[in-house]
Amino acid sequence: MKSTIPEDGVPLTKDTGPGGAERAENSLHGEILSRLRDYVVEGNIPDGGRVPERQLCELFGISRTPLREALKVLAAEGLIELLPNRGARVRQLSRRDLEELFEVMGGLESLAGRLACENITDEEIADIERLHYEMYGYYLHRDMHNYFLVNQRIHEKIVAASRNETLRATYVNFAGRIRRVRYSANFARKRQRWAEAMREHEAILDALRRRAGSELSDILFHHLRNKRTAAVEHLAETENGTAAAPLDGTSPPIVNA
Amino acid sequence: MKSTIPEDGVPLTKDTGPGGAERAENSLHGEILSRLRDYVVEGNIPDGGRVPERQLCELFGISRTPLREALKVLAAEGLIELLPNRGARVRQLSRRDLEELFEVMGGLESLAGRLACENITDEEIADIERLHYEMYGYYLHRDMHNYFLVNQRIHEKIVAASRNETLRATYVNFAGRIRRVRYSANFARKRQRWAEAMREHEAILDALRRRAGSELSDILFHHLRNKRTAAVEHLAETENGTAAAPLDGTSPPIVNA
DNA sequence: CAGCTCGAAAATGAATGCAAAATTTGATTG
DNA sequence: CAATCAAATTTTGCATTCATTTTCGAGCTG
Repeated sequence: MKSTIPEDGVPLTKDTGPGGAERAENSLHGEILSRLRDYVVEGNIPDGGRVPERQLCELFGISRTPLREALKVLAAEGLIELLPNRGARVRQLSRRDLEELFEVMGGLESLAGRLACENITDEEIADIERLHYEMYGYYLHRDMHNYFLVNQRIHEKIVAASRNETLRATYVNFAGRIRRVRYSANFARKRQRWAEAMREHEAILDALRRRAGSELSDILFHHLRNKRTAAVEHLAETENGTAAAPLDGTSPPIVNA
Repeated sequence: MKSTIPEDGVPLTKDTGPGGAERAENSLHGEILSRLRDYVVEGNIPDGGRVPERQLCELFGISRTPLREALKVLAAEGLIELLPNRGARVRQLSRRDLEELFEVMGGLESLAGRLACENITDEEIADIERLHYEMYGYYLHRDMHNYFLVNQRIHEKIVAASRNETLRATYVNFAGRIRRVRYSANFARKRQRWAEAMREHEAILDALRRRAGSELSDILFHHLRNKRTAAVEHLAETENGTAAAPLDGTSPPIVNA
């Protein structure tokens, strides 16, 4: 009578999970999804540009079906937009979108910091300390590129120390959406803001050492809020000059104005 | 020379946004996605059960293509799992999954509370106050069902007051994942925990009135953490008794053990 | 010559078809 | 009679096909 037991399958796709950033490199669909996501995140298509179905099919050597499945998923992730009967476009992040994304990132990092204080090991703190001083070196040498990379790694380490895969996957998803903007915003960072960011990182490390969860939570929230301000200001400047992106979500990109 | 402007489309699918819970009731795909999501969230398929492609196609009166697209999206949202060559299953939430989800919900609500303090109007606070006292009435009458509903609405109001659509959409997504568990956990609430929850809600309202962002953030985090504990305890009890859900993600559901 | 309409070409959205994998069923054997 | 194995059936994954819709351009008109 074992027919009463309907299913007995053990989940084989133990992907990175629910947040949306799964690495299912098996099953062609997952492969295509990852590749297409990278393709978009890395900026191969301009902001607001069409996502050329046919060309991508040829590029990946597949038919339209799996590609379209991936498109739906990327749309759900917020990376692209689907216009009914008019195809997919790379999502234009309005100023407000950016503000919202940085706020959510702030909330996630804030949470990660709080949880990390409950779970982080001394070794992990030592790890982050090393990265911190490495980053400080890049700060002194005005090496923006490496500063950016180490900065990212520090934040990722804190997220990892939260011991929450769901949180981590969600964080990765949101980080992907603002990646380009965040990078260029960092590049455009004013001296003053850069120094301020370094001080904030000192405070982060300090609170982490003391496992001061609530405090670290606050610091990280304000740290991201400051990043938000810097990024949005940067965006406003560049678009005033070169008209790269629209201010709101409604107006189309102005090419020559 | 307007041919130099490549695209002029205004996004028509102004869905609720990037978090994953879009309401694109237009464009058949969105329709199917919403319907299928509701179908799963409302528990029409048992935990860990197969998602019958063919039957659902008949139910919705469509072919497999749009259904499969919706399945990929739901998998990305974390509602179902896709097993290579073995179809889709309703995602089994392990104890750890639940803990993680409640923690992330706590982070999101914590953030929402902080932002709400910056943006909420007096009218909205008055609104929430009314709901609060309504809920208190249900508490006194031991009316768990209505208590639950009003409770949800209060939390949604706070999220709405954060003025962050991205956050709201993400919140809705996560709320959908734990909906069933959350509900039953509330039902099983011990008297003591229920009283504690009421006190926490008093504190929430108080901090909101004073627009004390950091404080409200802390309260909401701990409020959700307590919910988490209650829910997980409840899960442990029910599964010990009736073996409804597995403790971890690896073991299959035991129907008769 | 600007603006409009109409029609062809292309792209999108969904259905169907087909090969491979998995599940079920039935027969066989120790 | 239980366990095993192999053929048949179902299911899955992807490619292909078909019906609409959109887009682009030529021709017409005022």
